[in-house]
Amino acid sequence: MEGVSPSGVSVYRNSASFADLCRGPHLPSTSYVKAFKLTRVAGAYWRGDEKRDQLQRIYGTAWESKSALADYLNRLAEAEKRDHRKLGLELDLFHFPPEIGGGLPVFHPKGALVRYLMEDFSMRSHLASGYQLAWTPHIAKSTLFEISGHLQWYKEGMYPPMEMEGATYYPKPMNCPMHILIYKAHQRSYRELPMRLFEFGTVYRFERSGVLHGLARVRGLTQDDSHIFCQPSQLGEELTRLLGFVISLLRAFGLEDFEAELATRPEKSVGAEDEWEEATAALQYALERSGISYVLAEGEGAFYAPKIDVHLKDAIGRRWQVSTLQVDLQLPQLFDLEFIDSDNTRQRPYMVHRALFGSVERFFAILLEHYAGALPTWLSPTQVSIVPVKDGNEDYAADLARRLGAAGARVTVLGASEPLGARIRKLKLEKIPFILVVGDRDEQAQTVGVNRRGSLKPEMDVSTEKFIAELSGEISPKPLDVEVA
RNA sequence: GCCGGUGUGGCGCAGCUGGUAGCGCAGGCGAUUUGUAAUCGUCAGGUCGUCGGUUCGAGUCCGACCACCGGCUCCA
Repeated sequence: MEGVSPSGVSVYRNSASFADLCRGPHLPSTSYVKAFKLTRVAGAYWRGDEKRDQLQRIYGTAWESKSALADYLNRLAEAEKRDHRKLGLELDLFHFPPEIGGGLPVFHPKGALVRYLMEDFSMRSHLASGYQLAWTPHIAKSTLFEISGHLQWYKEGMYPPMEMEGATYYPKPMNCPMHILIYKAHQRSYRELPMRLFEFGTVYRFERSGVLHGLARVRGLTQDDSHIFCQPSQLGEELTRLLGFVISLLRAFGLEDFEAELATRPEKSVGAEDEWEEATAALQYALERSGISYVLAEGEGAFYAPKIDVHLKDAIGRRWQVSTLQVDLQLPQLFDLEFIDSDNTRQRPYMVHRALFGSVERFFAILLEHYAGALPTWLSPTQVSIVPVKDGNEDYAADLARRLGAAGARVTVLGASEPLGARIRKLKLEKIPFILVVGDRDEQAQTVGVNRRGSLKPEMDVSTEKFIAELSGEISPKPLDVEVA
């Protein structure tokens, strides 16, 4: 009786001729199920092992009352409305051309702008917080991934090789080996450490066809990737500071509810036991000092490093894994990294891999679902749309657009080719944060009618000056500036 | 990758047991000049995912491939 809880198994019988064992528990009688609905059918591997046969599994949901069932189905419908794949199409942000291939998105002007805004904020925050930029190519010779161990440990996750002039090239699945080469380009002094290299690095990973899922699971993704090289004595401090940076960045995007996971050594892994313990202890130290709630995930670490994964809860309570922090003691050895210490001896640096968005694409998807497409003003492709009541008000609208543009806002004007109600509707469906209606009355009094996204009633006769002043606080955030330790 | 399903103009869909494609929205043009969630008219747009097969004839049937959807497994 392996694989069962100590409290035992249950036996059930649903006809005279059929009995089976089950982990249970069971309802004493189906009369306890007042409302149910079958939802889907799918294959499932016997005992969760893909080497075994598949069984047909029928999924259903059961509730104590009809209204509880209806609530549940409503929540499902709500989640479907937030589906980033649907919103991406509706808001004209991105799509996946079959001609390019599965899991390889293209971003349309509006989506590319949102991406740019995310990356720009991140980039400025990193520059203000002690990071230096790096830039590296998308492919490398097999030599690099032989040294790094990727071809030994991670080959099944890599795109297949390309041959050229007698050499074999691979698209990179990670940026770390290339950042390491930048570190190695010079002899490094302890005075340079911690050295933090940052790059929006696009990597390619072979994902099996059945697992692709919109922007959340793709084959080409951009990591907000950094590799930090530090002295062993700096590790605890650096990780603590880093966790603070992670949380501040996620907060800047309006996300609040976090939980961390400390993932320890997996079975398939490299390195000495005491090194793993030391790295794991440093991560735990940082977690304790940051006061973030965390759980232990035994054996869930990467093959080369233990890690902290940060999860967040979105607006409707779903958990997403985003940031990851990994202490790596292997790659510094494999690449024979060193720095000259204060006593003029050669020492091995420690290395930290970290990504805060995780992948820009996936984080984009999370934001879309969290906000149901209504991105914060600073991330909205169009922040303000001005609607003149009739043609005669268009000059006033254009002038207002110029003034708002000068104040740094992204503004459009929608002229009077259609009735006002139709234009308002169109813009509301686009989830524009501010829709300004201007008519004769506004022209005379130098005012605007403000429709704030999410409020049902417009604010009429708002002074233009006042609106501009209010808006300028929302259109662009200040980059983070986490003090360098 | 595996199991099941889907694939018709930009989007959402219709197209009965095979007889050479329709609707709504979006789009173009024209009229309308509108004070807060759909003004009217008109026009254009599809080798029905791709390739192959069956048939006198395929959007409708069969096969392979591609992509997507729901799960499973995977996510270093």
